[in-house]
Amino acid sequence: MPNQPRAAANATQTFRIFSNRRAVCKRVFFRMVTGVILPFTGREGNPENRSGREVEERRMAQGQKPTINDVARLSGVSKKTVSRVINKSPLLNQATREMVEAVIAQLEYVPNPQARALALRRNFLIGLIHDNPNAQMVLGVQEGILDTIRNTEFALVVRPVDRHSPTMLEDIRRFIEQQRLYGVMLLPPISENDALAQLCRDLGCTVVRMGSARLDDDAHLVASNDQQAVSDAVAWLAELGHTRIGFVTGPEGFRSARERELGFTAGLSRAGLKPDPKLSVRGDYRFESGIAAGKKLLAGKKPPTAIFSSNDEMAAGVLHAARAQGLSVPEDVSIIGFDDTAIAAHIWPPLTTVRWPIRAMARTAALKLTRPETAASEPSFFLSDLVRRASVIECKP
Amino acid sequence: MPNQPRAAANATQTFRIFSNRRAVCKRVFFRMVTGVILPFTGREGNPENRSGREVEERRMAQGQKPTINDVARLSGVSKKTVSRVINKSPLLNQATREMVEAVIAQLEYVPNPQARALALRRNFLIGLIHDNPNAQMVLGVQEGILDTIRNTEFALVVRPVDRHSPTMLEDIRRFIEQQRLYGVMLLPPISENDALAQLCRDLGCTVVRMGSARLDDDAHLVASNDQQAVSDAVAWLAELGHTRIGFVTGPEGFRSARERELGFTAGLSRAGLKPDPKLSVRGDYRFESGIAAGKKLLAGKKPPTAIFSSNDEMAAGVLHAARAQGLSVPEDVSIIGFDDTAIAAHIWPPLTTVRWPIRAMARTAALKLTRPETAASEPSFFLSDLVRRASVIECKP
DNA sequence: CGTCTCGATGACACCGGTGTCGACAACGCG
DNA sequence: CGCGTTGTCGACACCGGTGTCATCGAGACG
Repeated sequence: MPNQPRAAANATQTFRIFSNRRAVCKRVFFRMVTGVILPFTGREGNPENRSGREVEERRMAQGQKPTINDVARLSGVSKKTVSRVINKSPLLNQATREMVEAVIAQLEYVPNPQARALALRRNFLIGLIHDNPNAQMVLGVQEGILDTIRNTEFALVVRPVDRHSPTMLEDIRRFIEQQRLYGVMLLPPISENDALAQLCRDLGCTVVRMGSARLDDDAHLVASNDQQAVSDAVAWLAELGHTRIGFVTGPEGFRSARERELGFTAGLSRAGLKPDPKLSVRGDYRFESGIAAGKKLLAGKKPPTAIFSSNDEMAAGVLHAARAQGLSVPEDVSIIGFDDTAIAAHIWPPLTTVRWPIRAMARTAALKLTRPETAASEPSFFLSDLVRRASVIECKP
Repeated sequence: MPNQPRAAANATQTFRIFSNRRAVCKRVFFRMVTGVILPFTGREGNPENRSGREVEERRMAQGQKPTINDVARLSGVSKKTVSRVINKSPLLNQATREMVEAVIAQLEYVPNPQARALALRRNFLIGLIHDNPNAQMVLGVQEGILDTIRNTEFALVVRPVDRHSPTMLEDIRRFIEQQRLYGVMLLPPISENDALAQLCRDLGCTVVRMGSARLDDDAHLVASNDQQAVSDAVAWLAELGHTRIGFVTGPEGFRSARERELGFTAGLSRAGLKPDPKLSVRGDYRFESGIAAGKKLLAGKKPPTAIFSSNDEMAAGVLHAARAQGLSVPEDVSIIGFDDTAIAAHIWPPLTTVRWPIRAMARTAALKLTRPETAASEPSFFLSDLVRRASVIECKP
């Protein structure tokens, strides 16, 4: 026995016997433009586009947003067709598309992300997974991502994790599964964790890693060219006359630390200098290790006249060590850091450092995640800037 | 004419004529425990709870997660009943509840947040809206929120905004509407924006504001007691013998700045000192304004022996100014900051400062947002710690 | 022992989109 | 003119939960 929908279908068909589609479109369109949408207002409006507002206000008053059904009804098409318009399906008449788009604009209709998420079994959430690198950087990344996804249906959900926790992978798996993330962005240092990246991909989301070096899955990498940046900085020190240049490395096992080491060596050889193992001390990216490294480097008989530290915190530590030994900076020893964190600008003397273009990198990364067709399908490399501040001067022999 | 579901219903009824509910429960429960779930395995298992694993593995292999229908089928109840279990509905038999819970545990079933979001017209997303206070704080808040919502169905979505943008309110409205946020958390300084808080409430989400003072909607406030903290710090300076204490305020119009001023005055009077308007200079929370303020304060004939700065950045500025005038810190002038940002620990000398218990505050705030019944229904106040570092010493007359 | 109430549960529609598949019109072709 | 083909579009079921209301058995009660 035919139920209600079928009857409606019959009605539609009957209707269409007497009018071709084009005419239908035009008529609906005309009603819209002149603002007389009878089923809703029930009275005439003057020839402004006011009725759209009225409809809209009526909904607003009820705290309701227009749904796909409203658009379909007003356009005189099925909701599937509206769906096609939203998703820019190619197999759809141009006139129909334009008409529906006009209705959408008039109603200020926005698709419900939750319903789409349910139907598509995929959410429009970008996950930012990180393990506490410096706060400045995390915030910069968040802002960069927002730059890209603002005014889209995407949202950014963050998930700080602890990379030393044995359950980290499991936690992240549950998180991604539950929220049905669309894509995830990995920040250093956990961006170097291949198992994690693979897990995310297995869970069906695209992955973009921010890092400082070439990794296996190149297409989804956004990296700074640390090596080049450090090399340039060292070459600059050499130009200033420094020949004994100390180096504080990052912790072993960190790709970024390795890249900076390579850059340091490259910079030295560009300047015709040979690396001196006694002038290289390992640090762990923390303030205290910077103090220790500085003490060790500056204790020798022929201390370096400049010290490159693999991050700002350690550079601040080196500064402390220098001062503790009665040396003044930059007169006795020049110091360069890396990252341009807030510390760099606020210590005395202000620290020369290398700045990652974090926000721009995050913008690109978000683009790769959300609109892979518009972003380059190869790794993106960004060159860092050398921020020259008072902590470096010419070498006085 | 009866359709398929109705036939199924009849079958169920027939079945129940011959067995009372309790028995059904027991039987299903037994099958579960012994691990023989015939409809799925089709063969016996040894008396371990292995079959659950098998079922689970089968689903995993297909990349599918159990749905409410699976739970319902395995439990022999309707999905509505499962729904009641999930939502801890009170009108539901205890035995049934336990049985369903056992099945849920066995399947490791997790409700689909998107489907719930659609049905409830409300998402389980907590929005963190902030306008660039210091990065350390934002990150601390994010971690605190995560502490609370980890292992729940909630997720944290962040939204940095620009409070100077004319479209800020509109942007935030669209954001909340589109994502159907469950609740939002507002950080200073925009947590002081009453219009914004009202907008969020109008949009149907609960609001928790973090701040430094009592506001209008007290129940949803998490605040630090800046006034008390500053007062204590000043009293301590007085105990150390300082009588001429300088003050660098925050910018006008900021509640936090006002609170710190009040605390300063209170601290002075506790120590029997009178505020001296010449020892108070207005700053804007930025490094440069700290330099200017320091210069001004220290230029007089009788400069203060201690300076309280309303945040760390400005304190670092004061430090610069002191050094520029040939004064040493803390020998000539003691300095106290506020916030305990990364700068405080890494400048020389390490800065005595007041630390907000940010992470704990954020934990509480998230609790108020997500489980209002367990959190206190009144404003929560947190007392800040004074972190004593080398930048303060006794006053040498 | 019939009736009424009440606790516990299920059938069904619904939230707002999407995929599938079939219907229909216009068109080209033998 | 009958036929298949192509371009558009709609009916329907479905995603995985929730609200509403009806239903059923059991105990209270007259």
